[in-house]
Amino acid sequence: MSITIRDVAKEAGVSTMTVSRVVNNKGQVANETRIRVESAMKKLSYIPNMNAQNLVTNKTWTIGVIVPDIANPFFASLVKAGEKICNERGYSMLIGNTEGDLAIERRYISVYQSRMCEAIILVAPRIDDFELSELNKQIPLVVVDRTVPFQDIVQVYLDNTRGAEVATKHLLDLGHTRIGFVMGPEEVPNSHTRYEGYAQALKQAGIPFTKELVYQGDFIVETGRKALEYFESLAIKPTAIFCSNDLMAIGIIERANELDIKIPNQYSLVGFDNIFLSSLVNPRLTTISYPILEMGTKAITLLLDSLLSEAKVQMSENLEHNLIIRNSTRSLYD
Amino acid sequence: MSITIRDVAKEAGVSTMTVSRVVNNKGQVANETRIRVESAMKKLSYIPNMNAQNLVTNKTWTIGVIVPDIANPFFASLVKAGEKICNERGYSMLIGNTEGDLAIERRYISVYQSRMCEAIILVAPRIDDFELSELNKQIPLVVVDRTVPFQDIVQVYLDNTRGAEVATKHLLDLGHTRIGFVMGPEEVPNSHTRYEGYAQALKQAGIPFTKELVYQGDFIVETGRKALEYFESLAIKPTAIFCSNDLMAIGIIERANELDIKIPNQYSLVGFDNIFLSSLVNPRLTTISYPILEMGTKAITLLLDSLLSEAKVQMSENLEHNLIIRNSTRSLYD
DNA sequence: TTGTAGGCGTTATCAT
DNA sequence: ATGATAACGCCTACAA
Repeated sequence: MSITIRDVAKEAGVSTMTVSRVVNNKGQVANETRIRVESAMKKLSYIPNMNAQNLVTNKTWTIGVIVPDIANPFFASLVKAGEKICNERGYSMLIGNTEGDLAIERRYISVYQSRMCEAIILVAPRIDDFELSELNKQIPLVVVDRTVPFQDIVQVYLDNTRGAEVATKHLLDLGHTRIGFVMGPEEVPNSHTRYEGYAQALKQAGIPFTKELVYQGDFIVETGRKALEYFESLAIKPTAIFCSNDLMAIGIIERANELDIKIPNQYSLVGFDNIFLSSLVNPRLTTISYPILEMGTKAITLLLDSLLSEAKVQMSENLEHNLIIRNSTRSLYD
Repeated sequence: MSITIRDVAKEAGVSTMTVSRVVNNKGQVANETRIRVESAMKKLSYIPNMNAQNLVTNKTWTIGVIVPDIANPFFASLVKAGEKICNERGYSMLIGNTEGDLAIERRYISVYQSRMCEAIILVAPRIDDFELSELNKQIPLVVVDRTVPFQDIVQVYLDNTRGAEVATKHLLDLGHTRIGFVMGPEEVPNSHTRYEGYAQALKQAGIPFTKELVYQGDFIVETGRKALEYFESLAIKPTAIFCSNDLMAIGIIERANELDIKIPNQYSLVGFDNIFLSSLVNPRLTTISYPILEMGTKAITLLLDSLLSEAKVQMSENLEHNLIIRNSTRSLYD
């Protein structure tokens, strides 16, 4: 069917090994021979079968990346950053979209193992710690955007609790005491870490926790819209809202604009993640920067380095966040 | 090193062929034997090497996707839609990010050929028609978001000229006669098709074309900001602006908000693409919907169907656009 | 500098 | 129902 190394060898009048040496630029080949081989390759439009190469060299130059939603700008940035490093180092990237579905997460992992990926970059908040640990014994894993209590798993994450604390504190500093909180999905660990940060900040400020100020969300825009309606329905409304992620905060802004509710006048609003969009909405969103690009870069760099050095680098990265103050918050003291 | 089919065969006391039959659920295997093999597989944590399978079956279950920028919501949607279909049909997806760089586009194509991808979904506005045609002889191609004058290339696109015409006409209908145009990059065909739509609509309305109303852009947010400054600097400013894509229109909105220029009061604004963001900015952007999700779905569906049927489906899809009227345009007649 | 033999992990084909 | 053998396209190790 397709042109193989044998066809080229025959055409050039040499052995397959000589062709192989030319293809891989490895070992000694007489200049004259090389030229003959190269012209044969060109003439036949020879394309080496990387699958066959992989099989014999036991190296696939392939990394698998599994994320909940590529269209989500947050993960898209991560993927892009990772892809860049892969490309620079000669790796190709397989991508799997899980929709946050545990079964799909598992399936991709198994497929990528079967495809002999050299490693898997995994953003899968729902798989349980132990399962990840077992998996990591079979294939190098980089766990992104969550922590796993096992030293031998490479992980890249951010101190979400601290970030949420900083966000809440910012609102407290502006004089707000009645602060609504929009939470992420129950099953996602980061929902809880962010919640803890919120609760901690309140506690430190000596403000009693009020259950009705917490709205259970799920990280999507639509939920932000509903959250605002919920807060509007309260007898005593909050003066500020801390949203577990930017996407929901944007939902709030969107709905507020529709209802002619002024932000930051009626509600001061803080998000989390600093996605691309957050600086484009009106008002521009005050938020906690989440260095997702750096996470992607770090994840792959850590990984490829550790693959290369054989010396399983037992490193985890805890990246820095920053409060980015824009126009969605205002002081009550003014 | 790793567990092979031979290890399993030995453990179960059968031949490799029997194991293979169990793995692929193909051919006849006695129930008792099957159970023995399955428990051996489980005991050894056997994972079939798909690379080896690919080699012998001459089928890789792999599709390559090449886009200019995965983090751009436009392409991210496309990728996501495509990935979904791939996944449903048992294919895996390799992804390559080109940054619109011709050299990188070419490199990915060659790598994906070498990896024996069964097809390549290509969003590469810069590669020339003839090169694509040659390539398509070697590997099935689906060309997305551009047209190529060759019947045998599967292509999925949209009538950009018509879309731009509709957009411009909308502004004309609102009474605008001095309409600015922000163009896309020179080397991208769709920049020109959209430009033509703009020019055509003006011509039909009997409005003379004015060169100073055309600003040369490049499809990114930052350029929109500059475009607005440019229009502001004109002696006779336009009353409306048609932007070749939403991203640039969002840049205009962003800058207008900063400069306290009211949209749609001072400028009516129309975008193109209807990306996710366009309904989130304030004012919400009037735009031309670009059915990118459908394009992704269509692209892969067309492709896989044609792979399956062997009968190289010579189909191209010209999808429908729609004018989506939001809050960034106003009538001069009010 | 070049070539030969063998094997990577799997399946197709043909026997039994 | 099961197995032996060869082959997929390539490279490693060794020999010439």
